[in-house]
Amino acid sequence: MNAVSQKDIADALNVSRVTVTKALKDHPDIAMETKLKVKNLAEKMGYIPSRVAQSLNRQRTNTIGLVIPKIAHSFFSQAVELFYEEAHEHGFELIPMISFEDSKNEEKAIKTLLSMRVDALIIDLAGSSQDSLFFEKLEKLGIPFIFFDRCPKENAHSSVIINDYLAAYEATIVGLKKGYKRPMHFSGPDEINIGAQRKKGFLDALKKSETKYPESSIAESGFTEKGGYKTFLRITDLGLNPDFVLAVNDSVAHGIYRAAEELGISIPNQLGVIGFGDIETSKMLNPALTTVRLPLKEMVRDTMKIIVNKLTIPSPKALNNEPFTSELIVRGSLK
Amino acid sequence: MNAVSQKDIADALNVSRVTVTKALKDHPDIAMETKLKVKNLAEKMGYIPSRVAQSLNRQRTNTIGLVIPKIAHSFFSQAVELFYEEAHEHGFELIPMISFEDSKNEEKAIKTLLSMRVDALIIDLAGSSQDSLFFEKLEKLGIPFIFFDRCPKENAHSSVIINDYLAAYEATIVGLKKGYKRPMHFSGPDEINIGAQRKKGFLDALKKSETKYPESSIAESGFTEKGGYKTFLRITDLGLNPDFVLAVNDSVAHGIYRAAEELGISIPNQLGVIGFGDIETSKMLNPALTTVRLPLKEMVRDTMKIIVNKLTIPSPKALNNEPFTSELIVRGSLK
DNA sequence: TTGAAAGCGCTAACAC
DNA sequence: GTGTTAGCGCTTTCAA
Repeated sequence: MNAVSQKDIADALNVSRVTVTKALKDHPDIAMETKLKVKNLAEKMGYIPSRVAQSLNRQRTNTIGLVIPKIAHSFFSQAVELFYEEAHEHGFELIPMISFEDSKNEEKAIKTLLSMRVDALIIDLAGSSQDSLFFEKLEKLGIPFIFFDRCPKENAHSSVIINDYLAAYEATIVGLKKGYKRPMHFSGPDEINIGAQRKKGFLDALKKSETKYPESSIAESGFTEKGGYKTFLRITDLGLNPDFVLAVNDSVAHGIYRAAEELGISIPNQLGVIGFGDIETSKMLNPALTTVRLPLKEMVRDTMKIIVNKLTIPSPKALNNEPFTSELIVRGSLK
Repeated sequence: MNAVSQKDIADALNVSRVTVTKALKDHPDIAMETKLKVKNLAEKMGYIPSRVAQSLNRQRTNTIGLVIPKIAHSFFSQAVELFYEEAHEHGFELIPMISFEDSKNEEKAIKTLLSMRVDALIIDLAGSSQDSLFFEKLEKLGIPFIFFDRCPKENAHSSVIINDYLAAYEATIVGLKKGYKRPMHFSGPDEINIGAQRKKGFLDALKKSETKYPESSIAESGFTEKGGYKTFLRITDLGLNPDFVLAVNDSVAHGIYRAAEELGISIPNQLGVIGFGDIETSKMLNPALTTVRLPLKEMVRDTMKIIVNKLTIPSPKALNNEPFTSELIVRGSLK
């Protein structure tokens, strides 16, 4: 591509490169006339400063890496868009990577971002993530990073999440109050917070309400529509017959809808469903899905604020790391 | 962040940096023993090669820039995901930028990508794009770039698009054959291909079928749901009463659904609707939306193939630049 | 007011 | 087998 460099401008003008650098950034050293000459020629020659050279020199790329499980999914794509805007707001470029819910991809993506020397990392954990050792190592590297939405179960790092335990607990109570008697939870992997916490909230709600429940009230479904669909068929095959399912997220709930339709089970009368995430399609389901909505915008803004703080203040005092509060959006999927 | 560099390894081992570089990439020069020592220490010290230094040296970043109008939209988010996978397939990293349908953002994003020295650019044009001069300049810069999905109306650059004219023509004919008598088109901006071509296809179909139509059979709606909604209300206010609308895309069609519902107009009996794009939510509308589906995967694959060709072959012969063929998915939105 | 020198991390070419 | 030199494009420090 052979881009024009400061050297080209300097040569053409018979000045040194240093003069050019300085002129371009309005250094007080340089004479007005020189500045103008330099700037005009730069414009004319189509000079575009090289961020790679700048980065090498400044030891800083002004870039933030984001690792996210999916993009083609309304929750995540909204998050990416918000992070993109928010990063720009703070003068950073965002470099998003996709793990496709796979921890191997996740590690590779993080390594790539590190090799690109991003100034900081935001991580929304893949469903298959287990190796918290990896994040210990990351911590030691000294690069600022923060978990968003999903983090390791035992998490000592900074993170911006919701109170998944409480949200699951309350959603379950709401379901039980509707009179459903055979509750189940379709859960995510135990190793990450939303898997572990939502499950715990569900189980505690059963205890609290003294609902008898078999050990089999939990079925691990993963995070996908397909997972929800298959899991529902599987438990039906096993002779289980829940009349209420708390799904670990909306995608799983969508899968449950599909299975229920095939099996001729009617929602909400024979089966109540609650999800997490309030994705775009949830309100379009028939009946519309009851779901826990996250304050996405606020969470993104906070995440970025914490990161930028870490980057600009030498030893930032930890910002408020309280989990965010979610909201149950009640729709037609409950009787 | 103070990453460990080859120098650190060299110093610790009392060898020169060159030895380290060579050892790390299995250069035949270096003794087996040295290689092992170097590699082990590199591993132990957590060495991660700096792509920024490599890029500066090699004058190549192994990176492809993508500029896309939106991310939080199923068509675009799918495209991004596919581009991401496909780029990796070819050994490149993808750096996506969002224009938010605004040509100013678009130019800024392209400039940022150029300053990052991406090896090539893929551009899905913003709705407000007009200045084809900008792309002339880009051409002169010598950086390989290609349009995807949307390109300037008068396009002399390489591009991967569908035959929008024909698709719009045929979709309109299908609508008219259903017996609708008062067709309208909600169009995109004239300056970009899908705006101009879809409109032309629609108008030619009217001519061909000898449907009388007023000048007012075209209303420019832009590309958003809101645009479709407002435009439908506006033309209704103007006393227009179409019984068929070809929308420039599915989002606009969604807006028409919303307006129709508010106005008590029933789809498909009082109003037939066809969109473009087959986004995720289109099949969930009630009734489901008839729409033109693009062969997204194939288009992405082709785009990447062309780009990679330009990058690897000195003077690549132009690959087949035929527009792709789309497919009309007929659903309940036609009577 | 301008410029020379040095270095960011890595590598290719060319000695030794 | 190993090391020296030079340079990618830019910036900071210090000297002229």
